[in-house]
Amino acid sequence: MEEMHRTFAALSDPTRCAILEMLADGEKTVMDIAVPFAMSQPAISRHLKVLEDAALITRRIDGAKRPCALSPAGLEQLEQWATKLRKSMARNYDRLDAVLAAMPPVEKDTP
Amino acid sequence: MEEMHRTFAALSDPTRCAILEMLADGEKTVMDIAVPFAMSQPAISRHLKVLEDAALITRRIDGAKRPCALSPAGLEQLEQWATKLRKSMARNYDRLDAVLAAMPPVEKDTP
DNA sequence: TTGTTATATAACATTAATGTTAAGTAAATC
DNA sequence: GATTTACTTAACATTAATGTTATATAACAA
Repeated sequence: MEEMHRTFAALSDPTRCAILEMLADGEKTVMDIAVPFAMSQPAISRHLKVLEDAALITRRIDGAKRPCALSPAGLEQLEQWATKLRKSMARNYDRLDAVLAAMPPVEKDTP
Repeated sequence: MEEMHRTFAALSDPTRCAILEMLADGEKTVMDIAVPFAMSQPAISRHLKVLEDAALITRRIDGAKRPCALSPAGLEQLEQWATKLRKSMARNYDRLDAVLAAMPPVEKDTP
């Protein structure tokens, strides 16, 4: 979990987040992806490269086309990282509850 | 899920990721956090502000100290976003499987 | 009250990210 | 085989992020 920030960096751009959400519908070519954005196609190509490097999408070759699809790798890593931290947090609350429960009733009950 | 990239931007820096992982152990003051990093205290203060704005940490006031702790809000949002995409992806595979299963056996079985 | 500790804010330099256009390659179509 | 389509790569300008030091504020300790 030491390189997590690379994955997050890939997701830190609104265009790239939107691309991933488009791909939730299934595979799309570079042009399919580019059209809805007010941005040149080379710009989209570079966003796709960033997403691919972060293992968030995969690209296959189909003639002159390069269809893109979501990749499980990056997404699972992301989910696990968030889950891990959220659970640590919960454990801390439990520990705090235990400490409070162990305190003398006077401290605990007086309003 | 339209502002997700703000959360990701907050996590796109290695120092900020490391800070969150430190906070998994529980609440820490600004100085507690700053010491292990080869970086000035003002730099850490600004990282903390970014994390707070993204609802990834909370800060309370304790005299001159400002203890920081993980906040569930951002982390849950993160987890849910990743889960949503991963599930869409799985649904797409299922749909593809259905299409393949509906194909004539000749296409499916011939090696 | 005076000094010290804990933190925030401001001003600034450096670096990296994002977009643009122009040019390059390789497959598809006429 | 010439043109068009699909995409990548390169060169460049602009903007934003990150760090630094200096300075401000507020609580604490002597």
